[in-house]
Amino acid sequence: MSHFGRSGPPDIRDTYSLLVLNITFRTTADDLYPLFDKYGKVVDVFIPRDRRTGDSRGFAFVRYKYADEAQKAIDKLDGRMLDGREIMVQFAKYGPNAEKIRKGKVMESSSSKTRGRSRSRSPRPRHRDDYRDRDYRRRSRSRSRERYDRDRPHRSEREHHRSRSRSASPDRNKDRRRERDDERHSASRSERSMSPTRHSPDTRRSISPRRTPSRGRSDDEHSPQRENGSLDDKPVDSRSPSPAKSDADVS
DNA sequence: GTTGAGCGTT
Repeated sequence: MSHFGRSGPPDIRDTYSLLVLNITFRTTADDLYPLFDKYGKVVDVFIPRDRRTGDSRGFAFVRYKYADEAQKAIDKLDGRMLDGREIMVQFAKYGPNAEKIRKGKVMESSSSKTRGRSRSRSPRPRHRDDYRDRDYRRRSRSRSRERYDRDRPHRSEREHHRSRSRSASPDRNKDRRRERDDERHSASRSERSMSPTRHSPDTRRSISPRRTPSRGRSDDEHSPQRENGSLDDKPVDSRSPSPAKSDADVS
């Protein structure tokens, strides 16, 4: 029913964006819309998804028409349990209203309602960050790194080298082998794909020469006959006189 | 079928 984000940003003239984090990967905009709509007028709900897989990244953006409603939603929905996962609702940075939020209007409310959440932010390694950046790089920086982009094996080579640079771990080895296997498999497929085409003529050629010898066999068949004849002739020759002799002897 | 830090689509 709700096709938010599918047609692009609807009307972001006076909308306040909220960032919903820690949501399940299966949560969709339709699931968040009713929940957030209960606390205010939601004009748009958007969940960034992966370009390739299409799965949600685990966070969503909810746009409210009014900041007070958005704040209320944050106060009510932040820390709420959704699908067995506690979601975190906070104001989004991106957006035309982000400036206003930073100004202090929302911040004021937020300040007064300090809940002392220790989960605000903590230094943690980025894993998917590289993933996301890489994905975006491939699209926008295509022309900048045309050369590198075109070189697909470059990445594998780099990782390969990196793996080697690091310590040799069994797990790493497994990953490395997996990638190599994939490459090899794809190569195998390529070769196989092309092999029938190229080997096709070979097969025909193989058959051709086979046929030729086939005919040769025919000739051979004839030759054995002649050979037989000669063989027969030979014994016959020896035998020929034999009977004659025997006859002669006998007689 | 999987995972769990973080900020978005025309």
